[in-house]
Amino acid sequence: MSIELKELQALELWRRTVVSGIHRATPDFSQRQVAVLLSVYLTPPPHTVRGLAQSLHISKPAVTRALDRLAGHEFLRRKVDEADRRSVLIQRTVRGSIFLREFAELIVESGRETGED
Amino acid sequence: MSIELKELQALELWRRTVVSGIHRATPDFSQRQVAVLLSVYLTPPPHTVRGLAQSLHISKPAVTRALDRLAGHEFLRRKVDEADRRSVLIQRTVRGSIFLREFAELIVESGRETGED
DNA sequence: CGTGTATGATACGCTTCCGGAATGATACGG
DNA sequence: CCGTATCATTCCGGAAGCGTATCATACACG
Repeated sequence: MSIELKELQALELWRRTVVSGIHRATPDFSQRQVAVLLSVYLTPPPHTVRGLAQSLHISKPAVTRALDRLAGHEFLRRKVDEADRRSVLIQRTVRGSIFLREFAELIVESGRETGED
Repeated sequence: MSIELKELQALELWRRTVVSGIHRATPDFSQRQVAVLLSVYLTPPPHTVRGLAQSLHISKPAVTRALDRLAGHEFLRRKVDEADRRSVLIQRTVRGSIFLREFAELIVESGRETGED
């Protein structure tokens, strides 16, 4: 059945992605850290702690910690919102873009190997 | 550029998968636990602790702990190898199959929404 | 037997992460 | 101004994960 095959391919792609992420990803990010990173880069700005916490259904401190870790690797950057100095805008960086680009290539390559019809 | 689009789609697919995994996955599994689960279900048996540790490049205790957690949810099962009672064979379960099946459908659906040309 | 080797589980100390509460800074309405 | 609301961050006790070292058990083989 074609549907069945598609689902198996999806899981296999996921497996390769996760496994690659484990022993290749120099920084060992947690599931939530990855979620924050991807959300910042793939969903339209502006991104705030509050907004990320809501959209990901996690607590604000969890977002703050994830940002600490990601910013430590310069995968993104904090910037105070001048319009409302209580808010912090999360911005993309070159290093983060490169990291995601490389990972994307890895996923695409894995998908190619599994045969994506 | 077609390549560019493909990579963006890959990342978007990954983002949706991770985010779904965070606030949908009743059990909040770590990256390595997911890797163990997927490896057991997608790579040919038999699966042992040392085998998984080697293929995933993680320590044996890490595999044991992951198995504890996954088995706690009945997503897989331990079985002593009768041929060599030192070894433990990791087996699939109905619950695990259902869980992965649902997740696979979620991934496929996400891929469909992002437009997989 | 006995002795060495291999397997998975456990003990231990350490690090990381968690959520809720408390904190500090800023905005805004009265 | 001043009180309240809303940001993000920090604090704190606890839970979970890690790797190294160690253990009990099981095999291999002289």
